[in-house]
Amino acid sequence: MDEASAAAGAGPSRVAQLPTWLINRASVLGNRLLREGFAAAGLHGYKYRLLAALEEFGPASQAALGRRSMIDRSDVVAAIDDLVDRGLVKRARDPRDGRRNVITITRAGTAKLRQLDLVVTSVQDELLAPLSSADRRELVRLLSRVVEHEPRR
Amino acid sequence: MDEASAAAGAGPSRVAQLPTWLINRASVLGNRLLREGFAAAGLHGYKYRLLAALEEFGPASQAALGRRSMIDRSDVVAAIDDLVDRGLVKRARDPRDGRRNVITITRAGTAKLRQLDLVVTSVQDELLAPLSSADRRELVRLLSRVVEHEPRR
DNA sequence: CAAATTTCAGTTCCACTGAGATGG
DNA sequence: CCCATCTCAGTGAAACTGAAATTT
Repeated sequence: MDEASAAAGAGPSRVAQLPTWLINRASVLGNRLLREGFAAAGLHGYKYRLLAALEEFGPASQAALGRRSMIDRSDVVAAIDDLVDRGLVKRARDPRDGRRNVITITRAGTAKLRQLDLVVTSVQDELLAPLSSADRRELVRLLSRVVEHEPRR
Repeated sequence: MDEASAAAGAGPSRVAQLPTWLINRASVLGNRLLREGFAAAGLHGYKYRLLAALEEFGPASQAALGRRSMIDRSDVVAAIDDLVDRGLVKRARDPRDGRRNVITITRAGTAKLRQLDLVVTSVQDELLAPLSSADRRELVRLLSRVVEHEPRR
């Protein structure tokens, strides 16, 4: 009985129904699926967000990129280094402002982005498999309101 | 305009509406609130879960505790060490199975747990502030289905 | 012998902090 | 002088891995 209830449940009932707990579990699940998917495509999560920001907003400084994709300034450096190595983006000094590196996505970069889009879409599908599309929309709506609220930031 | 749209939005639009992204953002927010709340009460997240599991299921071996509260066997050791130091739990060898340490929550432990319950409740409230109680129930319902599904585990 | 438990040491991943150097 | 940018080094939490020692 001990072991049965332990195996079935997901921790103390006090915790199992907690919004923060459920959100965190779902996040761990989603992150795992994304990491596996990205790894199979040979990249990591940060870099998808960087490529997506580059395609959507065009060439940008590393600082601007970091803000747009919500990645810490410090972490942008290494991620861009890697993307440059893979030929997915180019880094060039801004002639008009010597402080900036202007990052531009390459053709190979946009191609890679398309490939990753497929991965991302299929992960959403896998994670939300038990939900109808109406439920999925509702979930997105609720979570959007939560994260837009941003308690103390 | 560049900076305005960057400041307003939460990353590339392609990403901003993604369930995995929203879930992850909400998770980061919730974890931050919980960590701050627990820190103010002088504990950490693991230990709340351990105390809650102990109160709910009664005395248990460290391995069983770890399974019930979904904490890795290795991490249980240090967490219990700390709880013992604080007098919130007791550790004793199981007379019937020399491999096991039987962990029991103390009166001080249950008192601490009550205090932490308040913290946890207020964090839920803060995180979900923008949602009505019907919305909160709906969110819990949807997320429960997602985490129960457990794609590949 | 196999299996479970406790424990230690070390790794990985993510997010962040602090500080130095360069340039506007 | 002040500020933004880029970069590096390092910190901290959470989750996990591998292996040894003990006991069933």
